[in-house]
Amino acid sequence: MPENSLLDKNAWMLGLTPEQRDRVRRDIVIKLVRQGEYVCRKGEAPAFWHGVISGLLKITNVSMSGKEVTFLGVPPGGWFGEGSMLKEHPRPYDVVALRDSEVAYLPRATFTWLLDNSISFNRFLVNQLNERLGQFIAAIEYERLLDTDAKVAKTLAWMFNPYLYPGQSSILAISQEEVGHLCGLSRQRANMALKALEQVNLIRVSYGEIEILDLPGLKNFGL
DNA sequence: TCATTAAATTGTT
DNA sequence: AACAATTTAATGA
Repeated sequence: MPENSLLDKNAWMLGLTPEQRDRVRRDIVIKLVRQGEYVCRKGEAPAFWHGVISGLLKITNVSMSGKEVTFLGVPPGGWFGEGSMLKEHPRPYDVVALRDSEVAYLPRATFTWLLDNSISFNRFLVNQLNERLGQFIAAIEYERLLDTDAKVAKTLAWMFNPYLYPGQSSILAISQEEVGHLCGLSRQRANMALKALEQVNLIRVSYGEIEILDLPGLKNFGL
């Protein structure tokens, strides 16, 4: 992995020593995952910590009746799977590419080594876990308190969390059906919500993509 | 490069 | 949920 690649733009890389960065570049593998392909599957023994370099992934599960639930969309700059690295258990979810995506695979041994040797890496992980916990708590609150349009607004804003996903472009390539999965809505309802948000100039929707026009506005919508 | 066709996505009932 | 309309991507002249 060459120097100054997209990889080096990640916040946790900046805090490492040059030697640590070298080892990460040496050990990490970047794979092109085509749309619809799995990055990892539920039940596997997790061997890697994953990062999204480009594209978009979803963390998802399918119930026995075939209903799909998406827990989280992961845009470029996002890293996930630290829970599986810290605990010894099978991966509890599927990860699928929503678009052709470049995905980084950091081996468990390297992850553990960083954990043992880099204070700043630990700080990054603690912050990330804290951010995610806050998001999931908020998600449960919204689920109970907010109307449907507001849920969609929150979910979109959440995909642009500047701490978890820094330096992202404001255009999200995602179908309205996937927005529905992400929000726990039907495609039709997601479509209506997106139109409503477009009406008030918070987003712009076009074929297969959504542009964020007003992130603070999205966060506060319906409150 | 342009026209035709297929596939994906969106709109409507 | 099913169907129609629209947009994009792929194919071949």
